[in-house]
Amino acid sequence: MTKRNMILLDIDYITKDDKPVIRLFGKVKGKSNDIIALDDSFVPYLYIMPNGDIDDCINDLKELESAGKLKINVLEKVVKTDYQIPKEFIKLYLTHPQEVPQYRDDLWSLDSVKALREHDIPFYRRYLIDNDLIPMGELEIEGELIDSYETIDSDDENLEILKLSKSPITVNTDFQDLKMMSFDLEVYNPHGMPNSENDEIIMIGIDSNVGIRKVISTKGEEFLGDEEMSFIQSVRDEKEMIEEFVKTVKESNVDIIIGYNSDNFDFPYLKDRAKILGVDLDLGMDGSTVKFLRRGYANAASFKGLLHIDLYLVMRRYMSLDRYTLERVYLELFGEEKIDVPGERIYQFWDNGGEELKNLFKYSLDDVVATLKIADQILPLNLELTRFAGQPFFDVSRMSTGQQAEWFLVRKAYERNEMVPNKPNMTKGDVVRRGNNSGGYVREPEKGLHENLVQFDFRSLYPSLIISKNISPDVLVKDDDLDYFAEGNDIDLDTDEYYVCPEHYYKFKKEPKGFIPSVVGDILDERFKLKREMKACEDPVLKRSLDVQQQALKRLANTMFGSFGFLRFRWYSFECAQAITAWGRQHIKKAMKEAEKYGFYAIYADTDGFYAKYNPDKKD
DNA sequence: ATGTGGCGGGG
DNA sequence: GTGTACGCCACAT
Repeated sequence: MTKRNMILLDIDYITKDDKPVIRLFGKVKGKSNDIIALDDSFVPYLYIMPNGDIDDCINDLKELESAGKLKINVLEKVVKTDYQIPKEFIKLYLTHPQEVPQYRDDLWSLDSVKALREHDIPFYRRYLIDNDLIPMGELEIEGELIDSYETIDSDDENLEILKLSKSPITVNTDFQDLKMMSFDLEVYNPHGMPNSENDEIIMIGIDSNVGIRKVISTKGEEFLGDEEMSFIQSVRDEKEMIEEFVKTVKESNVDIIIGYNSDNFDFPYLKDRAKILGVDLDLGMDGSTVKFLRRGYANAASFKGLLHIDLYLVMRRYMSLDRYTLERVYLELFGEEKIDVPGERIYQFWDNGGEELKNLFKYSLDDVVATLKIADQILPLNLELTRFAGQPFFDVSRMSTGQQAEWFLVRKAYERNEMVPNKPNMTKGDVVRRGNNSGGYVREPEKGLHENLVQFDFRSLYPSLIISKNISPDVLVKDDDLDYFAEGNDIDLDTDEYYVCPEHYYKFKKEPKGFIPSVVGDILDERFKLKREMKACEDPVLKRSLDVQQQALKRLANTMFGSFGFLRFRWYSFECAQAITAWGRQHIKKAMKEAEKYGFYAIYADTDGFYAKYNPDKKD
């Protein structure tokens, strides 16, 4: 029996003897050699909500099995709360994850089945949730070391394969220092955007936090001896260039490889060229090549056990800009211009040689240096979000904030024995008919130069409202006998039993505490705790880390509001979204009115704050 | 107004 | 893969 502590980088499953085997990819802590842990003990399942008598439903399932339309592995009755109401469900274990989509339609069509639940949670995510594993955190694993498994061979002395004999345990979620490498291709482009069939790669830039910084290219001998250009590594041809890139990544043993728009440009291009030239792009921990995972209409370039982060996607979520070019993002973050070579002229710089070629080399290096610098700045926050969402870093870096919040809630639901709601299946037409929610209150700024201004802000207005008014779909009362509530924003509509929102008069029960408010409450409590710790902290490194954590929590809390209006959010509730903004408008208007009593007149207001001018003469 | 189709980043 | 982005803008109807 062997024990290891591993940093969990990635997870997937394969099929062996028609059964799923979970594979955990990571680094052995301390030694940082590769490790792949295998777990064949985890069984796929879904929940069935019976329509009427639960035993009738079980009988129907058994009949379905007799008819050869279902293969039941194990079947049990369980009680879980659904929107906080305890209900009895059938937990149906199957043999293979892919049987879930296969059987889904037949199960839905049974009269005794009211609904299927948690039937669309990918198997590896289910494994992380049910075992409480946190990607990028440290796990304690125990089992037997083996020499090879399926296509994986551990003749590489850098790789261990461990067959688990019990479930892994999370022992530490503090993030380790990660080894990162950025890369970027420059391509010959005489006809505009390059075509991988004809246009060769002319440079591959690399930067890292493990001491490697270079540009591999077939040109550049002319700068030999030029101290300033010593980062150039000259190779014979394009094939050798790609081979050298692969070798560099492998030998560096980095955890993360970073590109800019590398999902859609660099890796697809590199794959095509490698294929044409007969080079193996075998960067995966198990020796596998790049795979393009379909994510909607876009692709994500993925290697087993080597985390590929495309910073372009991350930056689009992180900041709000008019454009997201590497230049623009870099300028925004660091206030410095990057070396710029106009994209359409790259082939001319290459052909012309001399100073222009020199500039092209510098540009190539500058791109990877900038990419790594941005990663260094941004990834800590994303690692925190990974910890909260509890899903692979690769996935989280490509998720919208709404999805991140959703996986966070799925985890919380599991902890509280609460059934996860299904995704709503609304169409765009439904949304059009539903109309848009009105946003925050805005008073257009008064023209002119103002002096003696005071600023007023609500602290986390929307999250606070979610908590104080218990805004949550599970405590929303859907009935229409609300006409007796008076109109007017300054009248408190709440009753003993309900919080009643202005304008729409939606009622939210005061008891019990809603699922979303209780989770948001935990987030805010944790955030204020971190802020207090941060204030008291004297170690600058720890202080920065605490700051990043509290920022991640702030983002998460603020995302909850927006998610209510997001069509594919499992806790989607247009009423909740409307209630929040309605209460928000009421609160800021009330605050402005109150301020006027003391002679402060708002000259500009937006959503959760306003600027006011002091004018004692107008005071009543 | 309402519908739809394409784009972003990359060279 | 227990799967199928997303939000915005131009342009047409």
